[in-house]
Amino acid sequence: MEKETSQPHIPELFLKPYDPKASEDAIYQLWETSGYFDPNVCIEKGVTEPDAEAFSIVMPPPNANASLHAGHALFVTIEDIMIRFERMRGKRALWFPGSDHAGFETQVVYEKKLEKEGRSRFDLTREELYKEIYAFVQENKASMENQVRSLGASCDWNRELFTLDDRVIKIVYDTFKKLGEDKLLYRGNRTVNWCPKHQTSFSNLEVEHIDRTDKFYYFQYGPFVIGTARPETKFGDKYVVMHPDDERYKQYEHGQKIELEWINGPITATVIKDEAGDPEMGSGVMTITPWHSNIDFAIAQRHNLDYEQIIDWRGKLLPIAGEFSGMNITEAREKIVEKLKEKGLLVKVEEDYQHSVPCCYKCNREIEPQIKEQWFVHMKPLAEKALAALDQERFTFVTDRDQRVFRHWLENIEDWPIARQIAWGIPIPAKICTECGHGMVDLDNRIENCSECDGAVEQDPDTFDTWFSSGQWPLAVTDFPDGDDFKNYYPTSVMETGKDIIFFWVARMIMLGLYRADEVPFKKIYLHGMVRDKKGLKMSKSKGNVIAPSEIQDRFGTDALRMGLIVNNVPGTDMNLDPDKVNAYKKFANKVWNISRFVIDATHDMQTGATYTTEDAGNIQDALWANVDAITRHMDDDRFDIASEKLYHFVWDYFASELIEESKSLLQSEDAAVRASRQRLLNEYLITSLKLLHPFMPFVTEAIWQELPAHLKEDERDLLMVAKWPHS
RNA sequence: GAGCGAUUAGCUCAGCUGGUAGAGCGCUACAUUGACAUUGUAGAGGUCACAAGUUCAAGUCUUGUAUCGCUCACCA
Repeated sequence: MEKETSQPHIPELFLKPYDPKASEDAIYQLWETSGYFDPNVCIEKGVTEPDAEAFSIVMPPPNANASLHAGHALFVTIEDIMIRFERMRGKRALWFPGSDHAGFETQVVYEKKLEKEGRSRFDLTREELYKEIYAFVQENKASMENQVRSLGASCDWNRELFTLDDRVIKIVYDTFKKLGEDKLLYRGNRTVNWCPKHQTSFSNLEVEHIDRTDKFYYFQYGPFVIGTARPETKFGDKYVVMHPDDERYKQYEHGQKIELEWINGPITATVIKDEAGDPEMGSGVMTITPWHSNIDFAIAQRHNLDYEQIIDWRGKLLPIAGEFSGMNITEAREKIVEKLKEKGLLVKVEEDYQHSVPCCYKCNREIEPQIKEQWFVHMKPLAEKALAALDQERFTFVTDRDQRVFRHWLENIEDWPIARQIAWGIPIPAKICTECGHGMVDLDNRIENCSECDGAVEQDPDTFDTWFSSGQWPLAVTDFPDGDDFKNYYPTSVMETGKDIIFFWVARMIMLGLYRADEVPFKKIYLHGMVRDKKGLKMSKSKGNVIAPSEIQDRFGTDALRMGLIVNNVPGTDMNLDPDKVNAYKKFANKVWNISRFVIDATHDMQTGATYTTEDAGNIQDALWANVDAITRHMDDDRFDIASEKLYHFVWDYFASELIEESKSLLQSEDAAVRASRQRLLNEYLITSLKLLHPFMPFVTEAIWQELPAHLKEDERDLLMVAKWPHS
């Protein structure tokens, strides 16, 4: 108390350490109600020139069903730094927020919830399930948005969009129709990656390959020996394939029939000569199961062979398996081997066969390739446009190693199965013929009869892969094709997102953006790495090492979290989030707080219009502006990791430790000109430091700004968030 | 199987176009009513994975080796 009365020049707030919790919410409200998140308001209020350059970012919409994790905190921080920086530099800065229905992801979450309640998704109709999930998501959406606010995101909430809003659906439907008209859409009867648990197909990207050691069996198949890791698929194998040039088998003719004894009795096998048979592999002979293998399907297509389903959609054997019918495949495997052994057809078993098995990325169960007729998009033409745009540098990567991976993927692109057999998503606007299976795009629900066979039609029960609609997100957000935002902000400036979704999302946005708008959706791609725990381990619930951003914010403050996520975090590399590191920046926030307190006190009797001594004038040039320029340059290069570190040292080691220390004696000088010059210098340093720090630590800097006595911020704006970037 | 990346202080990591190493945390000692104990000062600690090469000079460029990680992939 004694202290307080002895320092009358200092606002009371500064007499205590900085308390983030006490002010963060109010500060955010101040920003949001000011309207400055919207560049049009900035123009109206005269803080931005009407003809200023545009700078825009489309936020990767967080999943509306869950709380934010550390990865969200990272992207919010990086993007907010970019937006605040450019806004302060006078650009028309606009950040589009959104939220994602996250199709399959959310449905899985909801199914788990149902399971806990003793219910199952299969008890509900698709309409019922959709309605339930919709309600569930709406409930969580608001909480997710408030977490984004709490991180300081200066995005324009008036422009927020949900991925199931009408505007999105309209664009997605138009794209679907256009793809059909342009012959880029087809219904293929092809192998898909089928998850027997989730009852849906996946694109290749959603399949995870897990290394495993299994048994590998060799069976006598007539005169041949064949090898397989999956005996349970072998019931229908009636083709035996070998390389045409394999000398060992030259006495067999292509198409030759061979009678042989197999699992459930005698069968007739047909010899197929195909280049796919690898003479080096095992005996050089294989049988094929086209329904349940991509490679076998390709061979079957080449030779026009029959194929038959062996395993049903639930992973159980069909009647073709005879006595094994109805069994689960894993259960059946050993029994089938046992039977073949009894029949004397088991040649040998290798115990340690190492291979990688395709699995569902969600449940890790083995993917069962199945043949299913569904919608595919021809990707080659779309990829070629994207590659051309890359060659012309119409978009660039901040980290060029990502560009190589990106290019490689586009050059080897495969067709995209865009249908998912789940309820939670955008329904595919199409009719399917109940007689011939023909599919017809039908946006207006007008088609009543099959265009091929005139048979009856029914609504396609499937929904779009969530990435199909996400891939058109920048178009939807900017209101393609006629919206003002599309005209003013498309292509957007930067796409900042996790490097784990470069193919899922970034590549598709580019391809679909080019396809619909004939222009890339963004000019620069900044891919951040993953956030891990302090030991570098991936955060997961099972490991118990998940760090919730809100927890860190509570302990250290949002600004400290933001700095902890940014400093030394090199673009594109994974980073470890260590609470001790965040704590260091909590101390830093307090340091800035106390620097301000010192300067306020030291300048309380400052004369306006003081001139610099030659020494102080030199300091401004050589130290202050030199540092500002260096930091600005790093930010221009997207090296926020370096900029923030330099800034930290500039403020602490130079401004506080050197400048303020030497000022203590200078402020006592008998020469009034020296004192006045010093006061002005401290003023300049404080204002400049707060501005530089603001993109990184918006809360504490704005809180200080609001408390600053008027004489320290002459000619400055009411909110730091729209203050002019120094020395530019 | 292919591609990419990493290997620098006890821990987590920076180090751009080559000139005898830096940060945060941690550790040691001392200081302190004076903006700030969320402080200050001083200090210990590294043959920059290994080997060879280019160079007057190499964490920094080249090649190879080892270990680790990530991504992609239809090998029966």
